[in-house]
Amino acid sequence: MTGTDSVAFPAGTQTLTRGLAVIEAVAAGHRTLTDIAATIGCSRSTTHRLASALVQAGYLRAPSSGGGQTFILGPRLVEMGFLARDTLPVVAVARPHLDALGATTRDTVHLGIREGIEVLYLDKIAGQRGLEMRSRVGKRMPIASTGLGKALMLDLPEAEWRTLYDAALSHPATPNARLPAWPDYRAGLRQSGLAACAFDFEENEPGIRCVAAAIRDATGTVIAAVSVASATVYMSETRMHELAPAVVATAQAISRELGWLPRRRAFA
Amino acid sequence: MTGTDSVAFPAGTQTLTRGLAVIEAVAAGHRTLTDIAATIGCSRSTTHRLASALVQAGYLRAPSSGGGQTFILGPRLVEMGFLARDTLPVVAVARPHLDALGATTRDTVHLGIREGIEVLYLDKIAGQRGLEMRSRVGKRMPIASTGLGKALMLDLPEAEWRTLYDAALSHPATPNARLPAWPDYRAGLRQSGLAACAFDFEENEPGIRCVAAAIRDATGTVIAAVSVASATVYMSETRMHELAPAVVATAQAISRELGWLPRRRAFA
DNA sequence: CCAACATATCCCACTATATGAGATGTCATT
DNA sequence: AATGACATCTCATATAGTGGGATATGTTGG
Repeated sequence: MTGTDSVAFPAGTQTLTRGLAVIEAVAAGHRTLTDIAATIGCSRSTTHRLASALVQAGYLRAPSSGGGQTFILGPRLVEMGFLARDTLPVVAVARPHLDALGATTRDTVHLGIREGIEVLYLDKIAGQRGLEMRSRVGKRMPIASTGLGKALMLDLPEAEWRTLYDAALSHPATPNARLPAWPDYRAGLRQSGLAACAFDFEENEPGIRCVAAAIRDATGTVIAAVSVASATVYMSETRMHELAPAVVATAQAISRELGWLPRRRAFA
Repeated sequence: MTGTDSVAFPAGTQTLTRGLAVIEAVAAGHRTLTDIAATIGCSRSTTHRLASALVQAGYLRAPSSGGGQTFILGPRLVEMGFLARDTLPVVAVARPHLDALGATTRDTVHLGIREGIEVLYLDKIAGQRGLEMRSRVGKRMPIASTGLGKALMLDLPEAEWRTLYDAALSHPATPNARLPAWPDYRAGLRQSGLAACAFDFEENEPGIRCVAAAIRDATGTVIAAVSVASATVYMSETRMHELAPAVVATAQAISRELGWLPRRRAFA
């Protein structure tokens, strides 16, 4: 349910699919061959062959040639991952705007996109207040419990809100999520929709508040979101409201560069 | 030529290998199906099937559902790549030391490992001098023309030096590399070996100088390198020599945390 | 507005490819 | 030295992947 589903693969890709499963097994912390084999449900021979191919290609790495063989994610994944990040259209366009927002606010700035029921962090400008957030680029969090995610939800039908709200409550990454009761949560989201700006009052991480706004592409679809986050000390409710226009402006500037035209909506 | 070789793959992985080839084709900038098919040498049908599977798995992304289909690297690669980076043993251990070195020197600090004839950047602490280097995490450069690379070469037999030197001269990433003539280059490297510290005088990038030292693991093998880099203005030859001890000390501190014992050498 | 094209997507019979059971090799532990 | 746990290799079998071609979809030019 976490996203590891794998049922509906186009036929004729078993080997590729299994190979990717090996990568994900290793990513999930399964180091040894036997362990990986058990995870992906293949014989040791098969798993060994796949893993070897992946090592050969640099997607996995098998340190300590002698002794107990263990696998870790390989260097080519680093290459591809960073390249992928910098190639995603939003990221390149957004970067300078995020930098600017970070410089103005001195707080941590995030960029994220929706991935199913989660938000994936794509960029992070570290704040200058000497406190580090747990967020990392490449990490996923439940949509409904982060400011970034809420900004991504605003355009969705309310039925989906409920799904995502429930998903956040039972999400492994946030076992002790403190979301408001559903009616209150929905009310908050509706109000955010009017302001085009979502707030997060320590719902995802205690002590951390944030202000977020959605980014749209040429078709008007919400494709990403920006947020400014900081410790509660630096984030009084008044400051959050003061910050809102700047965050929205940043989001709109990025949207405009992506071809979005303000005041126009897509009717597809 | 660039490293796209693919001859010696363990049999029984054609599909996986081809799938990875699709990823690399996209990474190389081939967006359209036909283009990718031509690059990896498969029929359109086959390529389409592989690409679809990769999209499904999140390794590729196919924006603009209508119109000319194009592929870009997908979000799961971002996840895996950043995870891979943070999982590689050296990186986690080195990070605090790199931060410290960056804070002391105010210059750009790099961490890299060897990948064949190239060095792969794994971490970068941006300098505080307001100038940005072209280096990026996940990027590769020829070993012989970077300070980082030279530090990785010190332990290798001199025969290999020549290979790497030649490789750097004909490397696509550095078309106008200004390496010293071979005897001078070798002499420089020999001297670096004695000092356990490599210098780079604008050989890789004009206007950029750097000081680098090697990191060893428990077996005494060189597995990575650190470097401090800056514009020539901030990097007089005297400053480079003054910096050397700090860089070497950082490298040794990291090595020690990896189990390396100073003064001992491996005889394997 | 329709014709002509380019490009993606789907289908299916054929066989090359991937499969897993085991046999062998390698290293730690007693 | 003997055991066991695990990685690695081998090989006959059939299943999974292949590419030719037919269809669908969107794009260009007249």
